[in-house]
Amino acid sequence: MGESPMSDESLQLNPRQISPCSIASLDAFAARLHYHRGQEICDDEAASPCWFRVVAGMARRSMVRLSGRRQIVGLLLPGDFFGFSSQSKSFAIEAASDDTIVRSYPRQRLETLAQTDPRIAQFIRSLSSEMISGLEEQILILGRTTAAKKVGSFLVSVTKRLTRDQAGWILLPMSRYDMADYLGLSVETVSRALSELRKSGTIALAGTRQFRILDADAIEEGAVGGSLPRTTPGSRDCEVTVRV
Amino acid sequence: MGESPMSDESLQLNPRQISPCSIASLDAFAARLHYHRGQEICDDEAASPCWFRVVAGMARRSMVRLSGRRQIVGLLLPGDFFGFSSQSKSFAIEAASDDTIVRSYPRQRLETLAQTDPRIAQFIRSLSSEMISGLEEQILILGRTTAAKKVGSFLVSVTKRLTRDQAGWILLPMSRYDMADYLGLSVETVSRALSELRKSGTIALAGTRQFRILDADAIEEGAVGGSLPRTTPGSRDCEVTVRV
DNA sequence: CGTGGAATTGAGCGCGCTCAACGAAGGTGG
DNA sequence: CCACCTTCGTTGAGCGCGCTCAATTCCACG
Repeated sequence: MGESPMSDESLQLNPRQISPCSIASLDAFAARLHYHRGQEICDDEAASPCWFRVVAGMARRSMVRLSGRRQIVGLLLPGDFFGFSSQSKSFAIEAASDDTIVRSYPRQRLETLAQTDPRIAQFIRSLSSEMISGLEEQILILGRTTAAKKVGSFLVSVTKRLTRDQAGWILLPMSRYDMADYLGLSVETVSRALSELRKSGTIALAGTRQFRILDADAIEEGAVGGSLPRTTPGSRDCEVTVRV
Repeated sequence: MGESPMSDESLQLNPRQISPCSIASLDAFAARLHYHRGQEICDDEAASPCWFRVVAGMARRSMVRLSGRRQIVGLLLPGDFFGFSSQSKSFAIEAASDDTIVRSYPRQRLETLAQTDPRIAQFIRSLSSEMISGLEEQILILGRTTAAKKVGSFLVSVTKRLTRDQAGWILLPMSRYDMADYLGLSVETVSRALSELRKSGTIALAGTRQFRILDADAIEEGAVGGSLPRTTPGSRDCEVTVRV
């Protein structure tokens, strides 16, 4: 569970169009924190006086219901920020893997800095935009019909955000329980869906934490541009697997 | 399906802390558009040269998969903006009810305006923040276990965003099909869940489009602050309905 | 080597989807 | 005016998927 190559200390964000030189000054007053699996990073994200950035490992934004069921509303991978959506609900942030490294930036200082440096303000806007995209993608994943499609879409989403090793494998920095709580499934169903995807040749598994996508088209089932009026109830979910 | 009292032409946003006087100047160059049910407002939200604001009625942000299934990733009620999350996926926006009125603001003009007027920039930030909150709430709704809880949470969410009439009823500006595609359920299941909630005294229905919440606690099943480690598979979903 | 958590697999069952029928409401044209 | 049609909404019957409970294996760690 070491640091992946892309998640080093410098503020190199994945494919973001921000000039790193203007942001690198932020790390001057950023504490560097180290957490182990399950440790709480911040009790109430909305009330935190800091913004955070995941450097290595993984964190999860979660909420526990009275029923005891835990809902994970976000997985934070290296490069992701959190704590800057002020008026959101009260979510707890925990480290999901050992050796999770997080940098914290004092909120007050960044907000004043954003008022003078327009590049900082632009950077904050891009963070919000990226968070919106991530949440929309999560909604699309949660809206899939079957468990295999949910798990498959999730793996595709993770593939786009993590780097492969030299053999092409991607390391999942989370447990099956995390996946289950993120997807709204049970652990057993997640495990069964992974086995099903492996047997059908859609993905490949190496151990329990490494995978690779073999047939992305079989998962995506893309989208057609137009908008059907959806007046015929029988037309839904006919499950064709046509390539576009 | 007329305009609700709160959704008049002036830019009064629900409980937002923005001074309306600084934003009212935006309506000077905003076209006012009128749509009927099912009509397409904007084919590709990300590529649109305009931002939009719903004045009356309702719009839906949707995507149609190859299977024919339609996924609604957002319901846009009076006061909601859309079109400003630039790098999001390509979603189609349609009017979901007759007499939907939308104002459109040229994107280029607002962005240049935001560079000179910090209040406009602050307003845009609050829009992003609000959108993030809405998406997180939708994720929480989609993550509920049973259909009745999904429908109930959805009604609670709608109640917070719409106004009651003098008798305390809330008018649903959408069909059962829209609710089903929003919640990832079938129309029949939505209908059954509504009947179940009505029979149990949780909600009251007047006709097919009016409702009111009678027992919000029975739906919410709130959240406890702490974070269980969730290492015991048996502790999930024990379905207690304790009041806090 | 023993231990405990993680992961997988199987058996049984309940919830939600599918298919179907029916009723209500609105529109159109005779 | 009523006959006819379409769309929406509700309810029932049957079934498949995912949850629950349980057993087993795997693996990291002391």
